[in-house]
Amino acid sequence: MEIQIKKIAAIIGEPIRSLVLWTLLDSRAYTSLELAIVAETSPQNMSMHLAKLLEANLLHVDKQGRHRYYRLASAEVAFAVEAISTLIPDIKRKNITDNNTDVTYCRTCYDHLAGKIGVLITESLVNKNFLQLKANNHYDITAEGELFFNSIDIDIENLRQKKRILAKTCLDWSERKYHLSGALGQALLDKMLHEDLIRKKKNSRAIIITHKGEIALRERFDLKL
Amino acid sequence: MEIQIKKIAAIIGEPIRSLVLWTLLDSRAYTSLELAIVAETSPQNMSMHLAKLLEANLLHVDKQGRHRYYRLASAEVAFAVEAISTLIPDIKRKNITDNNTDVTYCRTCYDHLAGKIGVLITESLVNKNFLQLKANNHYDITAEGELFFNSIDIDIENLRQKKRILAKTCLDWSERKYHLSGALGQALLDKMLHEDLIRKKKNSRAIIITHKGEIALRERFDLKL
DNA sequence: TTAATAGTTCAATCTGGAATTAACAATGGA
DNA sequence: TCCATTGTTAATTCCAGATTGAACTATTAA
Repeated sequence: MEIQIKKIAAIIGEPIRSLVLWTLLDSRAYTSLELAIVAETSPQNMSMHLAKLLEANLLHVDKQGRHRYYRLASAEVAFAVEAISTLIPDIKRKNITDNNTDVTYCRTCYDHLAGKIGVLITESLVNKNFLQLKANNHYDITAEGELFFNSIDIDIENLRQKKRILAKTCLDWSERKYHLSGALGQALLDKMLHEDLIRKKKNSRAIIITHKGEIALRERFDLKL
Repeated sequence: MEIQIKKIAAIIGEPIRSLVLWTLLDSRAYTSLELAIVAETSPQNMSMHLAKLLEANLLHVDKQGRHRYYRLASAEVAFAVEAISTLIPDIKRKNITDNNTDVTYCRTCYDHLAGKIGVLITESLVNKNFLQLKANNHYDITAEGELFFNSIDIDIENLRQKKRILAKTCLDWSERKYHLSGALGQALLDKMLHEDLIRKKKNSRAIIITHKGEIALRERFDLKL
């Protein structure tokens, strides 16, 4: 066990590799070259680092033609990176002072919505009895819920076909409450991005809520911001 | 921000330092020499590593005579180390197979009880209306609760005098539910150790429930194991 | 078929930071 | 007082692991 923790820590601890993990935290998949540019190093070097991250099962890679898209291997990895980021000096103070644009307010976690907004939306879905929290930290989608999601063009039946868990809780490090993850969490984020209710900020996991988004959040989830 | 994450990751990532953090996770304070022995390195070298951990605000040190007692600086640090430990290969499988003795079942988190037992006790306290979950993830101690804690020799009024937050939630990485932390969480752990209801395993955060403990858990918290 | 792009692999080098050596400060007991 | 113990600091050495350079494969487009 001690040897294991040393190994994993050493893998995460290398500056370039930690930056890669940090970069991938926005749920996007990046190519090797893109990551090399972000980390300001050579493609060969990045390739070596990515190989180590893959070997430690921290990353997952999709081959598509001559491209290879790297992304985090699991929510646990995202969780660990988030936890490490809370140790950055001054981050707490920052989070308190500049609200509404920072990552504690509205951000992505892995591939779904997190932060205050993510938690509020999830709570709203539960309050409206669209979701029910079950054992094992899974959510059941109620009959009403299925109607609701279909009404905003998220096909639950289609999501059920996927291998991935449909809806489960994910702990939020800033709010310390649950937010929605799983296939439904991802679908909801995709939908909101696609409808331009929210926009991803470049090189950050922070998310901006558009004016259109404010209205939709009020109408659909009773959230007034 | 990117530079910051690299720095913190590099501090945590060094094998000896990660082992120190891992060791301190059992909430005990260790001296420099003890840590050097655990990590199988020289006192000078350990001293250098401890200085770096201190400088990064990951550790806290108490001077007592010629001894210096090192412990984790905050629950955030414990949380990050726990999160990293979930990335160790096979840990999930292990946790499932050898139950009742491993750290997911019963362990300490920083300075209070965690794992399945920690969560169950907390839920029991809430169900019996001894604790009430409030906003900001704090617990209120009810009048009945105060009587209960006093009856098992935990002086709530005394705990109130302390600067520390009395009772708040702490997220459990294995159970993914809340358990009790804060001054009350610490007092409860101390009390249970002192009464020999539970015992700390050496070099581990795992905790053993004694026979006496089983009986007390059933009587006080309606927990049958 | 050729050229360009994306990405990896392997050997050779280089270097930051850990480990070592030595000296020193502070506490407490005899 | 002396000396053993705990612990730090400062200077030097050393090495694991990152970086670099060159050669290679695979895919796409012209």
